[in-house]
Amino acid sequence: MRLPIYGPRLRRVARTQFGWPRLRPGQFKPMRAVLRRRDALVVLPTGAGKSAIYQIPAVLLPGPTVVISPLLALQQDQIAALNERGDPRIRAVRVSSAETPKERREAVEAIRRGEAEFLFITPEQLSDPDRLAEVRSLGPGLVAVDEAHCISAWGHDFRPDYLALGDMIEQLGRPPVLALTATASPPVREDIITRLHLRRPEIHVSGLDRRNLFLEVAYCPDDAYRWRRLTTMLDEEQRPGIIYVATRRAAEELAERLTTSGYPATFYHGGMAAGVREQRHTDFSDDKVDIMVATSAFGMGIDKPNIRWVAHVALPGSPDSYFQEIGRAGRDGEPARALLLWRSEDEAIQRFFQGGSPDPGELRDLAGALHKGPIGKTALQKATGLGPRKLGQYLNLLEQVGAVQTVAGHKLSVPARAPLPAAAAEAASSAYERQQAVVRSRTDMMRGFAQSRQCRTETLLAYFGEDLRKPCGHCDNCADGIAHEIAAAEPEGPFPVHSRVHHDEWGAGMVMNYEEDRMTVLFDSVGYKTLSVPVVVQQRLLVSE
DNA sequence: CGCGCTCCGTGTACACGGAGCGCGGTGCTGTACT
Repeated sequence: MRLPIYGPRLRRVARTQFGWPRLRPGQFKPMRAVLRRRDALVVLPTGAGKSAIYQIPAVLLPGPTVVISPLLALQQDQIAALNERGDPRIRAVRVSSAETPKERREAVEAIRRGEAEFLFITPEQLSDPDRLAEVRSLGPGLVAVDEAHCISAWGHDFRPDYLALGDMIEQLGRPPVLALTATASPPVREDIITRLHLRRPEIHVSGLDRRNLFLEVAYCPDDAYRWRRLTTMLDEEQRPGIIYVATRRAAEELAERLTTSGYPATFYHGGMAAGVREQRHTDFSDDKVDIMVATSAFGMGIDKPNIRWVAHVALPGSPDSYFQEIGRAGRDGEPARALLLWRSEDEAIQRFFQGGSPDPGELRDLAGALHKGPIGKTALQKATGLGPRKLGQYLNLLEQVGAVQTVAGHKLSVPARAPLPAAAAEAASSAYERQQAVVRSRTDMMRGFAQSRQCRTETLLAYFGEDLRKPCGHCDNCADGIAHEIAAAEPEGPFPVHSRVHHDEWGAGMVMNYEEDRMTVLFDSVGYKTLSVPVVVQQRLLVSE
């Protein structure tokens, strides 16, 4: 039997239809997976050509491609890029709240008539059963989930429709699914695979070590010192650059202070009017603004090659966010700098953002109200007095413990062998606690990264499950020589990196990293834990699995 | 969890310390109204 050869076909499409002379590293294998109709999860830095991974195979596969993407502004840019070439074989359309009902109908019809290939859509749109049926009727040949880390980062509370994507895709006829993201640590990958119901996915991770990025961390006991470190960097470095802060107010105040101190800066956050946000984004892209002070809202969709530095005047909530944010610097391959200026007080705001525990009484009332169902979400809000956000979060939790199911499209009801309300509430609470343990452990790892004397890249990559093997040479600890001293003095750990271990209380896990006399283990149920190696050895806390 | 604001009390007014309290990120959506 002759195996199909994919390379030449993929390269031909890249060249003739997209105008790309060659495939880039990290693109070929996931494209081949798609053509073989395998599910795949791809972790590749932004700017490395992630979109091409679904766009090129899409042309070769029968049926249109559904692109699930989180932000309308991001969709807009991608659609414009595709339509720029005026080729109907790669034309893109969209169905969203930004289109009128007539425009939405036309978009769907264009796909149906074969006049467009890509349908861009949000999870919220697909959560409407009529819309889902409409998209299903188009017979999609591929589903691409862009910025797939949103499933994990936003699905659990902020945008609950993200968690239902797996079910929605099944109802679309279950074509192959390609999940794409720039960052995904092992727990996030696991979450993406589970929630999207990926089937034996190929996992492709590449490009995590950004060699042109110099990583640097400074602990700042007070704000005066932090200001000095920041302005020193501004005096030394070229622009443009981005400064990340934790709150909207901090963004406005810091931009103001910088401007009055002779560093003209502007700010960006989610509380601004859409028009102003768009304008500032454009100004930054066009080099009209040098210094952008922003919250995490300034992120996805920024594909600017010449950002020379990213500074954090804050402690990010997780290494995942940190990596995502510093990854915006130096996409042109020229030297760039990532400077983290943190205070221990910064951790408080992150703990707050992680949210408190769900109210057991509210959960029980909700589980009870469902027994009067089938009932819609609006009616449930009235019956329980819960806001839409909390309701969505609670329903997701109850769904996980088998206490709620969707029937007849919109309505919710209680499945046959569902637990009673009190038991359901309790099970949902402990499901939440398990998830929160993992979330909290990531904030612990972020602080661990900030305090590390090991090579920064090694620490960061170890968190993502990669082994760098030797210090990177492009971080502060390497430059100081500390990283090398530590690497040289480090004794052989009692368990190999990436080996499976078991702990009496925390269950099964994987050894991720050794640093000085500590080791990091990623436990399946409680997340990352740092343990003292001598204590582990003396008290036999871990055994090989 | 920690910030920064307001209020309170201090015999007056002043300036100031302490207590109390609200606030804090990320975006989609449909609908009502101009």
